[in-house]
Formats: sequence, C-alpha cells, structure tokens
Amino acid sequence: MGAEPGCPFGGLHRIAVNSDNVRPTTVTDLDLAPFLSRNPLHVSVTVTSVHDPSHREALWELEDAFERGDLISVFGRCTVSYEGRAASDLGAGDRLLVLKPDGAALVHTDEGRQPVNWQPPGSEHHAAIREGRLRVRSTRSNPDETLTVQFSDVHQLSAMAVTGGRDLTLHGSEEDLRTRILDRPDLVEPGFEPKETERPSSAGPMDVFGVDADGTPVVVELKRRRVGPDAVGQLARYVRALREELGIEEGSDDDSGADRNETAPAIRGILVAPSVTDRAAERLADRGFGHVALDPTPAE
Amino acid sequence: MGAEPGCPFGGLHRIAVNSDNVRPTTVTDLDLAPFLSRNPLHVSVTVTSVHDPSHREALWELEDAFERGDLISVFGRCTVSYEGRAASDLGAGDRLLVLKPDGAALVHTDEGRQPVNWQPPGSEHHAAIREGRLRVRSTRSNPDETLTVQFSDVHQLSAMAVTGGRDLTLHGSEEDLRTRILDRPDLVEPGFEPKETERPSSAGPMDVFGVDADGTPVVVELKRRRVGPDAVGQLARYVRALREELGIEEGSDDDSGADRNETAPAIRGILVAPSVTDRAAERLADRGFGHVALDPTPAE
DNA sequence: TGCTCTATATCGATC
DNA sequence: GATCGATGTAGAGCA
Repeated sequence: MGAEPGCPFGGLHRIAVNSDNVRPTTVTDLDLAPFLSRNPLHVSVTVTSVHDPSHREALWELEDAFERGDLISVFGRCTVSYEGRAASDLGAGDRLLVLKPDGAALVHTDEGRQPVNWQPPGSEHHAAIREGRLRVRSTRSNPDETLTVQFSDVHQLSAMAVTGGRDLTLHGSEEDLRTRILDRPDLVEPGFEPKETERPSSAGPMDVFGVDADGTPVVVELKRRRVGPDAVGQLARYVRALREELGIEEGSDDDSGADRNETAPAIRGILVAPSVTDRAAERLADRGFGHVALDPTPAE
Repeated sequence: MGAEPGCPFGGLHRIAVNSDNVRPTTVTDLDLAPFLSRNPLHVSVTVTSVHDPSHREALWELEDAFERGDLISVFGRCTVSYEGRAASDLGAGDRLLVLKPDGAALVHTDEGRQPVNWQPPGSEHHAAIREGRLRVRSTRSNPDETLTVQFSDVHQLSAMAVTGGRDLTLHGSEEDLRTRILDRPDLVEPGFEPKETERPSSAGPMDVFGVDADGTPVVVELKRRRVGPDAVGQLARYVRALREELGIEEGSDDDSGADRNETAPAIRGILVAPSVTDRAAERLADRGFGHVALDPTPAE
C-alpha cells in the first residue's frame, strides 16, 4: 500500500474526528468523502464498527444496521428498564447489548449465562436520542412488553451481516433415547413390545405405549436425565388417563402397599431415565411404577 | 488536536497494517511504539478493539483480555462443537462469540434469544492457534463439558473492562404475590389466616400454610402466571404430605365426586394464580381444590 | 454437593 | 393463538 511523504497512511484511509469526544474513526473504503466525515470503519464487506461514537453517529449506524439486517453488538455505559409480564430496573453500568435482526435483544453484564435483561425474537428495535442519551427500545405485543436501554456512553458498536450456518446437529436428546428403546425394547425389560409413540390420552401424549411379556399395557415415560418427583406425576397422569379410558378399575392410590400384588394395577407405568432422585424413587414405589436406568446414548 | 502538514492526523494516532490482510488498526494511546506495531485500537480506558486481526493478533488480544477480566465479543466465521451431557456440531458460519470473565461462553447466530451453543459460568476459557485457525475452547467439570469454537476468520474482536451496576430490581415475581397475600389474606378468601410461609413437609416447603374461617388447615400454592396441571400435582403433594403428617384420614382420591361434601378433605388446597388451563381446572376439580384468580401485582 | 422449585424461562409441536 | 412438554434448560435456596 502506498504511503505519502510525511504521512505514510494518508492515501487510502481517512481519519475522522468526532467533535464531541475527539477520537479517531478510520474509514477504509475508497470513496473520497469530506475530510471530517463521520463515516464508520468498514473493516470488511460484512462488518461495520465504530469506536466511541457520538450518540448521533451511533444512531446512524444502528439504523443502517437495522436496515441491513445485521447482528449488532454494542458496548457501553447504560441503564436498563423492562416492563411487561414483570418489571425491572437496572442502574448505570458497562454492559453489552446484542440486537438481532429477528427482533431479539440481549443485555449482558460480565456475569451469568443469562442476559440480565432481554426481549425475545419478534420484537421491534428502535433507536433515538433522548435527553442527551442514546435510547434503544425493543417492544413486542402479546404480551405487551418493552425493553429500554439508555446509553450515556457508547464505547464500541459493531454490526455484522450474518449468513447461513444455522444447522445444529444435537445428539443425546430424549428423541435419541426413544430411538434407542424402539431399536432395543429389551432394554426396558425382556418381552416388552412397543406399540405406539406419542399415543394420545386425555392427559396428553405418552412417550411410548406398549405391552409387557404378559400382554399387560405399559406406559413408558422417557427422560434424558436424572429426574425428580414431577416426572413421576407426569407418568401417573398418563397411567390414570389410560385406566379411565380403558375402563379399568383403579388400583389403590394410597400408601398401603401390603396388598400391592393383589391389587396390582392393570396398567403398568415405567419411568426410563439415567437415574432418579430419592423423592422420585419414593413416589415411584408409592405408585407401583418401575424404573429403568438408561442413558440417551450408550456408555462408551 | 494538532495536524502536521500533509498528514493532519499523523501526530497522536498511529495506524498499523496487518501483514496478512492489509487492513488498518488505529492506536490512540500515547506511547510511541514502533511504526508497524500490531497493538490494538484502544479507544478508551475501558475498551480494546481490533478489526480483521490475524489469528496471532486475535490470540494476543484474547489472552490479554482474559488476563484483564474483560467482557469479550468476537465476530467471525467459525465452526462450533460441544461435547458433554449431550453433543452437537455446527458447520461454518458467521457468529458472535461472547466470553465472560466469570467463565460463561455464548455463541449467538442472527436468530433466537438462546445462544446456539454455550458454556455456563465457572468454565475456563483457552485460546490457541491450531491448523491455521483460531481455536477458543471453554471447559468445565461436573459435568465434564467442552465447547470448542474454531474461527477461520475473525472479523472483529472487542473487549471491555466491566465495572459495577449489577443490581437488578425485579417486580412482579412470585415473592411479590406472596407479599400481597400476606398483606391482604382476604384476597384468598374472607377469614383466611396465614400461619406460615415455606412451611416444611415431606413433599418440600409449601408456599403458604394457614387456616380458613372454620379453622380448617389450608395449603396455598402460589404461581405468578397462568398454570398447567403440574402446579395442581405440586399442590396435591403438599396436601397429601400434610394429611399424612397430621394423621388425618385421606379424602377419596378418585373421581367419584358425588360424596365430596361428606368426605371433604380435612385439609384444603388452594391454588392462587392469575388463571389456570382447562386441564389444570379439571384436576383442581378432581382433587377438590380451589382456585383464586390473582396477579402478583394489582391491576392498574 | 445434591435436591427442589422458579423463571419476564425459551422453544417447538400440536391442536 | 392456546396448550403442553422438552431443554445441554439456568439460577436460587436449602439441607
């Protein structure tokens, strides 16, 4: 690249000064805009970036990025307020605001996997300058919710045109567990025969419905990980619904397990999960349900 | 600010050229490092930013930012793989990687509130150059999990030292609902008297325990929003546990509601929530429980 | 650490 | 749009 005498990089690149904070912005495109241009730094075809922009600059860049459908990242000092299903306020601090073209908005601090405030996809982003601050507002309806981020300082704003590559392949989900059991029903118990998946009932669809070696109906509930009492309740609802549907007399529902064998429920329930908590095990025993320890994917 | 003849901004600011992609990097600090320095753009005391850096530059900046405990944002083209409780792979594409000093890592595409891949806080970030790509790896134990992001191109890397402002005040939570009920027990029903919150039981702590106008024990389950059948099951567990604990004969647990009044349970259950689903309403009726429609915060 | 439960949960399928 | 169940749920509180 060519360098002029006394200013080695004065040729292709421009340096603009923000009047309010006297910081440089470098522009690498080739157009010869006026010297004190506020144009942003275009570092490549896909990324736009400005450093310590004035609110006005930041506003322009945001609106352009909205227009382009860019993925946007803003570092800055801001306050955040949310009002909707709940309401929250967050005092001034340095944070990262991420704005997505699908309407999602995320406010991240330096801690936590979860954003401290957010707005789900489908929201609408708007930017404006109000009372000397850059205000970014994201709103949605049903439910009506508003997220407002007010920047006193924008340290860094970047926007990238994102293309493709959204095809995540995930292994080890509950679906893998179902596949595994349908492939090898004996993993549930010898003689188990799956008849139907997602079989409808008044309590909702059950994961796997089948019969055991004796021909007794079996409801199987699948969980990809260690489960608590709620999963037992879910299985119980399916079993109860099926009993009602088939007009089968209910087994005793109390804790007098002495005559469990005599009053064995005409429909069995089996919970398939890697493991269960103590409380869940108790409830399984109360209900007369079985537990099969099984992972979504085979151990190595 | 002073401008030298022929190069108006050659004084305080340096422009460095990356040998591999011939793009400028501006440095605004005042130290007089060698001309072709690879130093990043320090736009303020708190933010570091580099544009289209070489992998080596990006690596240096990442390691410095890790050292400083910065909040980091990286735009670039990358592949992502995860292995742990489950496993996943994601092909090449433009994404945003956020690295937090508490160990959290987030990979965001242009869609969704949720990161496409992530690592929770407590993980350890490591960066390296492998096979011509910049590899950022985040690992944790218990469970053992690894997230690997491999950049073929880094478009933009920013890091910010984040300070303070983590005190979120949230209103409209279940705690608000509890406060509201303790303040005005008549909102549950006239004559209701709260006795205890978080009262322990073998099924876990119940939200509110009290007595009604007749002195009958009442278990109150609170939900801040519309609820499904799971909440009824939860309430039922508390009521059952309390019956057992107090040695009270169980009310009938089936659907023969004809003699509901005669065998009325000696312990009542009330679900307080803005509304309930149809299925939940059925189960409430089955169990003989009540429902009180109430919001966490009063309607305007 | 393990267990239980909440969440502005989010997300997808299904009706 | 409402409902229901899965999630690599995350996160908090407590034993």
